Amino acid sequence: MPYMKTNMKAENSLEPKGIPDDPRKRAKYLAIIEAALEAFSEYGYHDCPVSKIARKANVADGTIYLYFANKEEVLISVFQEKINRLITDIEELTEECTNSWEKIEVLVRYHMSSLGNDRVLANFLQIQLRQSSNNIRHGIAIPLKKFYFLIENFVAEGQKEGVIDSLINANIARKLIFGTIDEVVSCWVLSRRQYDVKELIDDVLYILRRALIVDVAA
Amino acid sequence: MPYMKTNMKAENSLEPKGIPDDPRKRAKYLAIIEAALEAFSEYGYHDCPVSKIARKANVADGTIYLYFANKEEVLISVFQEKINRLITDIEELTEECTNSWEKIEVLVRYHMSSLGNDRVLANFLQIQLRQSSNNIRHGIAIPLKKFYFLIENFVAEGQKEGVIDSLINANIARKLIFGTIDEVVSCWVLSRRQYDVKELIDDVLYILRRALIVDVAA
Amino acid sequence: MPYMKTNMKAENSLEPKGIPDDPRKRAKYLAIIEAALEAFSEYGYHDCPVSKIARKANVADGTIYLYFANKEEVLISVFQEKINRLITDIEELTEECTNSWEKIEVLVRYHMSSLGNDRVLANFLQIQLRQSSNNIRHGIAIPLKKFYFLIENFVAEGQKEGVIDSLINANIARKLIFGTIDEVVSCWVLSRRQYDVKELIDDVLYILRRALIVDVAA
Amino acid sequence: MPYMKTNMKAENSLEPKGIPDDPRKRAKYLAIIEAALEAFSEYGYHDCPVSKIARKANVADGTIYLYFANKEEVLISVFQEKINRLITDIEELTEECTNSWEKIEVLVRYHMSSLGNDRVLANFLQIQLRQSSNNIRHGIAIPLKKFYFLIENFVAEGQKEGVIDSLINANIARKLIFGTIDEVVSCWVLSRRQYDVKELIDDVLYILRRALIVDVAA
DNA sequence: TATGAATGAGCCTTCATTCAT
DNA sequence: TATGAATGAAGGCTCATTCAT
Repeated sequence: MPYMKTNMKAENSLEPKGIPDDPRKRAKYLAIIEAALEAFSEYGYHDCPVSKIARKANVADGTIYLYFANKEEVLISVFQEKINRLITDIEELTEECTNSWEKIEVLVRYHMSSLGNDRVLANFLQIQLRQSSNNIRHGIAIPLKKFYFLIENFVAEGQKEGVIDSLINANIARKLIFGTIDEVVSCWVLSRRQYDVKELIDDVLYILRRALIVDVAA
Repeated sequence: MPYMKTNMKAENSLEPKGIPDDPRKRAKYLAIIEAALEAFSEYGYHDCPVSKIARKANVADGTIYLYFANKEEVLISVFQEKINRLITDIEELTEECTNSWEKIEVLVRYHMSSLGNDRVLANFLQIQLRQSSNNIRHGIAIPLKKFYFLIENFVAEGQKEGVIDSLINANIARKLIFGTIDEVVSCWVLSRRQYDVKELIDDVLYILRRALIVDVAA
Repeated sequence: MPYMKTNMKAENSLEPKGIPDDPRKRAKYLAIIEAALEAFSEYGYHDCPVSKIARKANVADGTIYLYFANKEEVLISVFQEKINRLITDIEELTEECTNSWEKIEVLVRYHMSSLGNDRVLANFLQIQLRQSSNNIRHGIAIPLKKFYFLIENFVAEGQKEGVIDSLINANIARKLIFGTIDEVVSCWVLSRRQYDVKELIDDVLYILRRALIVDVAA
Repeated sequence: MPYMKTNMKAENSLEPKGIPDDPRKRAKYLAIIEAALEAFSEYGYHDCPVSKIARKANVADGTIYLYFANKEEVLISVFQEKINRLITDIEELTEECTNSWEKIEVLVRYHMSSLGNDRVLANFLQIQLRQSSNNIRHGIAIPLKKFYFLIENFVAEGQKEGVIDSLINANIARKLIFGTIDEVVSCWVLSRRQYDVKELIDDVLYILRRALIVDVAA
């Protein structure tokens, strides 16, 4: 009568199910992603039963497992979906920039606005995502690195262009940029005071400009 | 004192038990704190049963609850213990500084060295602590803010002294400093590559100096 | 709430799950009720782990919680199921009675026989049910009152009919009837001597008749 | 470090510790009894940690175990202490009665008044005491039977005296008397309405008189 | 493909009891 | 004799995951 199930972490999660090609499936896949985003933001990853996601996605609990190997993979997929969109958008927007500092400026503006306009997403990325096991951090690593490289490349390019101080360690610069935005947005998400992060963008850029640009006065 | 009923969340646990005065109790309290630090670092907060902490502390499971209201309070107490020590140390070290930038430098060096020398502590502060519910974040808030203010005050003082650019938003500067260190240390903790974060201190200070100091060239 | 995160008492358990409509579910619901009746009788409510009920019902421990919010609700539901059946039966049986005393007689006979024929049920109703917290007593109150009113109404009717002494306080009469049966059955259940309570029915009725009937001699 | 303790029911509880002779010990013994009475009434037997009793008695938890083998024995001892006092009082009071019905009347009046004046005691005897395991019921049996016999003897005597209907089964009569009082008092204790049970005494006696007395009219 | 009832391992927490002091 | 810190077994409950339908 029994299902002989166990709560062990699925070992077969090695094969992530990935984004379905069939458009009908893809729609449901995305519905689950969105539902999970909301649900994780609302309850927190660890306090969010899979059933909550299913309910928000209007599917049965079991359906989740047709699209994702396990709960962790759902979290990872939400992140991938969101971060990839962010990267793509930024890549697009920065194509027209004339120098690398401008690209960084666009990136900062876009990232902070995106999260500033979408508290649910911000909460997810800044807070819930961190509630992660090693597995999850591993699954997140690749797209996150893509985002890191994006920034780091802007810095390195800027240094070649002579816009950014070439004595700066580009990797540290990336951490400065990312870390600052991260901190600003996290504080905002966690704050009980209601304010608009977007109003902080200029202050952030002012200080980042000082930190990076060769001739700030210019 | 306390046992409360069945499995409901401890009701009277609202009053944290605090650090015992009796030195023998205090020793055990601290032993549990240290054990928890290790255990949380090793397994992650959510994947760390209280029994693991107890074993590491060489006490029975139930003993934990003589010193802490619940598992959350253990996490919070570990944080408080560690962050308070950090704040105290930094306050002491910065007393002798001649200007505020020096204080910031000391803070950055000390913080990065402390974590760089203690991967377990770093893992706890940078990673495990984030796996937090609202309750935990609330419990953490006060000492964390103390740390924030410490930094922010250094910046504000520096502005009065004319060492730090007074056009900078001091709060954003705090987030820049904290966010950068945070990111640098987090990346180090999570990295599989073995390297010494302390070697990054100068690069961090270089860029922070650029970001803050009025006359960087000087 | 969930294991709530930790073990906190279920929040949404405020709404009792009630008897399922789906016949397949209803069968399992009833199976659990019967298993619980047995298990509580055998071990006593407080010494009966939910797992014992599950085993007797041939379901997993967790399944219990698909049908009942918690252990208390299981106890309450067993009671409700049994007392309602008792009330329904008595209402049916007494429909044909010509006067109210007869109704009381039927009630006493039926109640004492029912329990006398079902030691497990008797043990549950007379002994285990009393091991109750305030919550449980509250959950039990409504159907119990229905049973009380049934008796009290018979008395009041009897007084109107002139069969029962109208100087009697009907409420006290109810307590006399109920209390007597209760005591007789409880003593029987707890007695190590083996005897048949049903043989005591006539003696009980003799004394109750004396207590209530206007013209006993008649 | 370890005490190698287990939660098993103490097997050595066979030797109840009994009432101490030494007056100083006796005072503490009684203090614990009174504290337990209160604590059990307040929290309910199963929800009353031994530590609550200790606190109310102004002794350490461990001290309880110098006077009682275990928590069950405390409950039993409270009962014994109280019921013995009740029996003694009633025996004394009834010595002067001229016939057995009068004795029953005294008993009913005294019992109902005692409990009616002491809600804590009533709650203990009527409610908490029932939350009992087999062990407890066993420990309670002997003094309880003494009380039963007291009543039953009054009835039997009354039958010999010709005051009480000799066709009545004296044992059933005892159950009627005890069961009725029990029910009346229990309902009162559990009722949220505030009323005085003592006002019900006459109604109870009226109906008991009807039930028992040969010539009620007289 | 989708469902959702069922599973059962696992964990936080309590508290009766012990015993070193 | 009294203390109360320490013990650790026990149990209610959750929820990720499975699979019969």
